[in-house]
Amino acid sequence: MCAACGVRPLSMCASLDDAGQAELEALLVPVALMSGDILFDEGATATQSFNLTEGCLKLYKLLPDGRRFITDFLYPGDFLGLADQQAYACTAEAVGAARLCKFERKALDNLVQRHSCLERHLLDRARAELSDGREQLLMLGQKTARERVASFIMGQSAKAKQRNLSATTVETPMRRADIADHLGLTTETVSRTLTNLTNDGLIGVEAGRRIIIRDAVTLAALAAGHEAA
Amino acid sequence: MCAACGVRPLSMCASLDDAGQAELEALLVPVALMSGDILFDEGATATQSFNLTEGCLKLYKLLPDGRRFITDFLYPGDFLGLADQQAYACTAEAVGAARLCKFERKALDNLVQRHSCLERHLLDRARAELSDGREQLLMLGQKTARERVASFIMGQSAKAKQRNLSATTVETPMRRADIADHLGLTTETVSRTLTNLTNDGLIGVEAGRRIIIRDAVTLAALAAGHEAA
DNA sequence: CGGTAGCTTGAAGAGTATCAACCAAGGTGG
DNA sequence: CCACCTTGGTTGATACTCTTCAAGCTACCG
Repeated sequence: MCAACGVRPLSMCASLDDAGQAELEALLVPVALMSGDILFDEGATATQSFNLTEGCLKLYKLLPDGRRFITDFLYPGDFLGLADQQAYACTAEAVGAARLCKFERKALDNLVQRHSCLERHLLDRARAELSDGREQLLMLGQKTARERVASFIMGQSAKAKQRNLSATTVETPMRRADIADHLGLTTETVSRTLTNLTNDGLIGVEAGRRIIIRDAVTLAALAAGHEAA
Repeated sequence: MCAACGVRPLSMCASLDDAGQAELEALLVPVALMSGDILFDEGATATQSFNLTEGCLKLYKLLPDGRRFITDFLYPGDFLGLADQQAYACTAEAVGAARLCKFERKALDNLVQRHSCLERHLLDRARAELSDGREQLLMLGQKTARERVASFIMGQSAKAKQRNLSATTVETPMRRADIADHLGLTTETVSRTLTNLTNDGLIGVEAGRRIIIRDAVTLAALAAGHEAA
């Protein structure tokens, strides 16, 4: 069953040999989520790790008065649990229907220690996530609403490309409110900015959730902070 | 010489046994920086890693038009190189005079692979940095200027405490402009906010760079996002 | 068909940025 | 030793981006 898994080449599983693969498969418990289901809450004891195989999750943190920030959207092949030591750093919620592989952390940690290739893979992932995080900080700290939305679209496009999907027609399963809470904006500002980008011919929006990149060069320049539109 | 190092208990070195320690010491090259010296530039090939032993560094990213975001301030005991894979993710610049231990990455990676305790230590650090990064994203995405400054002060206080310094009298070696670029604000806003917090009796400011925490409870509540002042 | 959820659009308002002085401290050179 | 200049910090007035509040629109579902 793992052998037939579509996300295997994208995930940590690919770094294991056949024997390790079999061990990993023995530890795995499949999980299915419906839209809006919470996988775990921020602050809960982090006893499990996960591999997303299908669908989309959002990770978020809340402030006491309800303000929310979505730190990341996860797609098939992504691993959950790197940032979490004792407690989960974020709440994980399904954006649509989703499927995951669940691992008990103790068992997985044990496996990781016996397979240095896995440990290296996880460290590499951690490095990549740290690097991405820095980029996100730059965005939130210095970029304008227009640049943030452009960055978001280019980022989603890059993630889609990784999964062998179209890089120019980007399906965004999340709502405007989710995008807003991920960019540090409001739904209204996201909506307005998307219409502005559309009017400027940089993108097209279909059925609300599908974004077509029409001028990738200009959009990328905008995302990179070259203020010219 | 490592045996007498003041930051040893704070750094990765502490996780090694005596033999490993000796190996590490053989790889180490000491580096001294003056205020404003650049240790490495964002985008440069990441051939070396560092351990900060004295002073303070700032890590930052730039946008093409000069906008800057300081992702982090580093203090003695901190390790540089976790987020960097092929290239350095940020530029590293000395805030004041500083001293570091320099390691060639190839040699260090080799050592790490032979000492699983080191590998675990680095993975743990990466986890902690990821977790901190999420917190920072929440701050930049959702918090007000007042909350951001409060968060900054509490964060600096916590770091000082880790180094066995006073948690209530916080020495901030960086300039207002640096704080501003770290919080996604301007120097003027930082300055105004500090005077407001002072007038409200939450803090005191001495000689520009020394911040005294007068009401830790209220300040913490503010930092945590309980809007009440 | 009415109801609801999500998205868009409009007008007013708040928070922070920008522009511009001003001040204090420290270093330099005459 | 003092005038001068530079650097960093504070304070004030104004401007602008984004938020807030509010209404309207569309599509989907019972």
